[in-house]
Amino acid sequence: MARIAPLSGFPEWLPQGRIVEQHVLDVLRHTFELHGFAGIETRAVEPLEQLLRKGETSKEVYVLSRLQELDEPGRPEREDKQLGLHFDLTVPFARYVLENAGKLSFPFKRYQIQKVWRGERPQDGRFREFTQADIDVVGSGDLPYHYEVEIPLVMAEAFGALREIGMPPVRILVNNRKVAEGFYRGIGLEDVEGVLRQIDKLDKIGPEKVGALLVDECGADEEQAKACLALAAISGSDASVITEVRALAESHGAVTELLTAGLAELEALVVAAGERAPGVVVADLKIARGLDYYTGSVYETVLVGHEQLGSVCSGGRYDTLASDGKNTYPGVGLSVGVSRLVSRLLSGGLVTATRAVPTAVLVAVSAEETRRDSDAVAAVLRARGIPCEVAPAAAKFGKQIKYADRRGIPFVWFPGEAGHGADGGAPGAEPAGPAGSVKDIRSGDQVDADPATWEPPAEDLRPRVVPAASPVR
RNA sequence: GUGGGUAUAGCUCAGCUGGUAGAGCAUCGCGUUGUGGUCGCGAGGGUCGCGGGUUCAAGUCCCGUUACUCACCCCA
Repeated sequence: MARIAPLSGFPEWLPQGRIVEQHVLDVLRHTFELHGFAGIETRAVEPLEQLLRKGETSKEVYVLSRLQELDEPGRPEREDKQLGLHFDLTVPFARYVLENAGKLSFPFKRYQIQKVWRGERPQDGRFREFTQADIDVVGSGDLPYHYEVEIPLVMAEAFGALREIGMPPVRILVNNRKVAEGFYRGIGLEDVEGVLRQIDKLDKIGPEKVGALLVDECGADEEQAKACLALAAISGSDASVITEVRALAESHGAVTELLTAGLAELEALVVAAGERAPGVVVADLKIARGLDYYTGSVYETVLVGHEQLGSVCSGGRYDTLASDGKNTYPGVGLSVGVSRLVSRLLSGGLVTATRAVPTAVLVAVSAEETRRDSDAVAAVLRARGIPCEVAPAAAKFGKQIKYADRRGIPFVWFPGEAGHGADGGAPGAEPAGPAGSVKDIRSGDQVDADPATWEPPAEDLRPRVVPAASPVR
């Protein structure tokens, strides 16, 4: 079939979209580095058994094999020899920490921006190949709680820096596994995982159906189901949330040691966030997170007005992910779904780039015999850091201008045309240099200029990422 | 993996109860012979996703298949 069809779930942006993505990546990296996170990159593959430690997600792993191996039918498929593409950056990072523990200094703060792969059904904002940007802090043996406060605040800062390009505000929703687990056990429910999974569906199917599911699937009675729903209904951005939860637990006689410990942590987070990033971090007791390795704070981040898109940045505290049996390296991290975020910024018409190419100046070519004059002008401009290109053909100037216009290139340079500027210098005043004239094709203004001294306005030097004029919906 | 919808030009889509494949936008050319955008005229571009079946005749009806898409599962 000669027809080329896009592969669903493997997003590719046009040049203009890539400029937006690149800007988002630059802002994230810059913010991470401002906070002292060191960048690393891990290999794209891990042994299958490493990846499967995460549990249920195992079915989503893409396994790697060589064509040649398919021709060896008798070959037993040994799981410990098989390689899979990583489906997140947390598991490879845990492996990396164990492998390099002797060479790292703890607490170790790293950021990691890479593609990951998941074999799921793609949907709007859900991909099979996508970019994640992670920050994590791991300690050796223990990890102070204050990092669970710091991590979301770093992200809040990064998202704050993206507001100026037209990204909507975010809400970082926080919960604490100890609170949830302590409460559920306190009221007599043992299937903590199951309850969390049902609670996670609240936004989609509503409290009635979740209540029914708790009874049917998790062995809860009516009273217990009601208590779980009551807990999940609590949210807020100040310490009153803690009081509320404690009161609810007391009324059900469900105050456990675990619950008390979790509440203390959640309170510290909410209070600190209220001071350092007011309005961004919200305690929300229905945030569950499916992954089973979280042990403390859990986070989810939604774009305000785009809640249906799902979380664009999630993570939490884990205590046993990286352990070699002797030493354990607890950590806390957050992961930005860059592809999901960027796809919405682009498809929602929220953000755009001022042009599709880096080029600020198109140097026109009068005739193929004089192309070298145009090349010379371009070389002088480039030496001064002005991105430029030379016209592809010595076509009529109208056509060359059109070439620039299509790509959003703001300036066209006409070599050796000094004196022809529409509103250029005084009549008869010949410029000294090799010169020419440069036209701003947006306004039509054309002036005589010398490539050794002329420069475009700062805002035209490179493509800028800006709020789009007309958001879709 | 489960269930629904869709598939016609580069893009967005028409095409009725079967009868020789269409529009708008985009592209290219000319008017305007070296300074674009407007306007006018014109041109190119399609094995109607793929395979089979029914029929004198299938873009249209039937079956299969693939891809896309939405929901579920799960998740960034």
